Amino acid sequence: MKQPKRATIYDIAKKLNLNPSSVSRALNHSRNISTATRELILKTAEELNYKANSMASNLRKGHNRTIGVVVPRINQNFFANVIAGIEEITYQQGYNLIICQSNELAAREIKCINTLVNQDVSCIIISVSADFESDDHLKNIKEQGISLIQFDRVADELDTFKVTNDNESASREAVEHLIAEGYKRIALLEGPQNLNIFRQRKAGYLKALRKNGMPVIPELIVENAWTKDLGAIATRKLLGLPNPPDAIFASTSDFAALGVLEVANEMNISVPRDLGICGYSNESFTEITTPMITTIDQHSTLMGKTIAQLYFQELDSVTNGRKDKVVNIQPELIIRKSTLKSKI
Amino acid sequence: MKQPKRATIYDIAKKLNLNPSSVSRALNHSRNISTATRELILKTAEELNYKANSMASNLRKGHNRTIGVVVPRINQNFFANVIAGIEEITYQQGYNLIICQSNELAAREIKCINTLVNQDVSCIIISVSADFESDDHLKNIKEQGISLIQFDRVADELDTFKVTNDNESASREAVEHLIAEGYKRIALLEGPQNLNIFRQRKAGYLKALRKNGMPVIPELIVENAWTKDLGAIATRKLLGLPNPPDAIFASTSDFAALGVLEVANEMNISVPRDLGICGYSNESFTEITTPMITTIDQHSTLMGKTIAQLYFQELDSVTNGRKDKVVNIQPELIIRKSTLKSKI
DNA sequence: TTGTAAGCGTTATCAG
DNA sequence: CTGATAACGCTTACAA
Repeated sequence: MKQPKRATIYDIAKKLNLNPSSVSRALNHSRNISTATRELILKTAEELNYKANSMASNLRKGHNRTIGVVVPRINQNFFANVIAGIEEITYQQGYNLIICQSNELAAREIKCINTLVNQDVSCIIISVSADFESDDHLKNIKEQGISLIQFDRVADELDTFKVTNDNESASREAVEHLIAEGYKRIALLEGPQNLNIFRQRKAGYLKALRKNGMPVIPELIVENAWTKDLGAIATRKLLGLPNPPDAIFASTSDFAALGVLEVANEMNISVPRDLGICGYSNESFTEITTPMITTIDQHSTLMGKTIAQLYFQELDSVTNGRKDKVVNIQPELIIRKSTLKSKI
Repeated sequence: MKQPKRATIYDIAKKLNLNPSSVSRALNHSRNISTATRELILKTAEELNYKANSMASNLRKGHNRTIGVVVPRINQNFFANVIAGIEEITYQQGYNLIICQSNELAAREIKCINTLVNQDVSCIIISVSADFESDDHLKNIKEQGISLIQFDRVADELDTFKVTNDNESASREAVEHLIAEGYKRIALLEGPQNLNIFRQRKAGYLKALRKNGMPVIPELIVENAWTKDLGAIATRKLLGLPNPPDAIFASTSDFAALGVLEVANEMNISVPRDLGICGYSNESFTEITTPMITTIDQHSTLMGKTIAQLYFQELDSVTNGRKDKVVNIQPELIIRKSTLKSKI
């Protein structure tokens, strides 16, 4: 494990009988240096296999072109796409990304944030974990002078930049579509109500029913059904009711919707004829199920880009003056066969 | 954007009329400090909302409990799972992960590595990008005294730690399964042959044919068919041959296999009766297609754990003495309906 | 254009 | 147990 020490600007300086400061200037493309010595320095830097030490340089400069991203999981399409969008912009600007997973645990989330704060990142971008309770750790980020941008699942009360989806109107649209297709008893699979996105989706569902003069039937609302397995369990329960639903809106995720579909298939219930199914997120698999699942696309990559742009816009805000702190992106209902009862 | 400066150990020291070094000692749970002053320091650190500056600390200590991971894309199940596995172990050890995406581009990959080298990470874990050509940038990592672990797609010639799949034997097993099911003309969708994994999978295919006395038919081998779309195109071509295949082994990915299946459905070709389909990777969607797709599971999370363990084992190697530099994980053939011709 | 020297926030070493 | 001081590698006034 013994390693030859890495070359520093000091080594380069010594070799050329120059001063470290000149080396630094050359390496940083400063203009206060003759082309001759610059070339010389660049050449020997290459020779010595010199690599800058960004810890030292960041420490000295007092800032860090690095952005931290904290998400529940990276292996969900939605988050992976948001990250891809963020990266597209930050990469152009020469910023680096540190990606952390909270695994849906607040404790992990706090640890991630601490690490990022300790690293003194310029900005933290976060979508909070499922067991989100308190926003103290988020407040602390701002107190440390680090920019904070929340997206998707956000702590409402906190005054930060936010990029969200209009969950309520998307949900409403989805349910109204089900109503238009002739479904009468529409069930809702709802997510943990401590997360604002799930509250909003439920609100959209309720609004759609009310607006269309349909009753809200409590037994058709199942809480905490947001994985495939929980979706399946909920479906079995719902379809076992004396008066079962004729449609299920899995407002939590397409995974839950998949659980619904599998149970329906298992029970030989025809989709969309006897049961309409609508999911949420436009996971890629919704296109390959039989039938394909109606869902809601959240424009995740656009969301990522918007987030990153918001950060750079904030940097410019001195000249800019005005800026929006909250951007609400309109999701899109993707209608597929699983809800097209009227077309059969 | 003006921020109140963050508290440093110096601020704490000043407030308590102590020396910064004592503060450091208290914060680092050193034993050379009285419990009384330790408590005092910890308390005021809390009060001042002190956060350690890991750049300074790492710079001073000359090391960095951080590991960099470079993968082509994080939104592929395989890579996401490997990362999850890595994280499980590194998290326990108090290490941080920096995740970077190369987007399958060598140029991006080099940039990622440079960043990580500049950050002076303790270890870089990498699966190389699709247009991998030269391993110079990888060599450089070792020259900088940073541990290097390659996984899955590895540069063979380089003497580093490697965690790989036994692609050849898995491929062979898959093709022999097809043969056992009675398929006679088995096509191969192959991936970019500059990547060793795809060479190995092809070798397994050839070996299975030879071993079973079956001819290798060049027109049944399609190069570079490793996305869904390319898989579909290849399939249309193959099924249009005067003498079409009766099975297709999409050795590149399940995505390609999905392309195959969609074309087969489109052309009303019965799977598995008239066409057997086998994919690679055990993406979750292979379980929800009709029919479900036979595929190969790479034990990706285990792979991640193994990688991380290898690193910590290397750290111990002084006492350890012996260590394996290459771990080959045996993938598992998951037989599903898309190849079960004999059972119809 | 180049050299000098101080300092970013820590920690390690040496005294006391 | 605590204090003083140097050093990690780099940048940046300021001076020459």
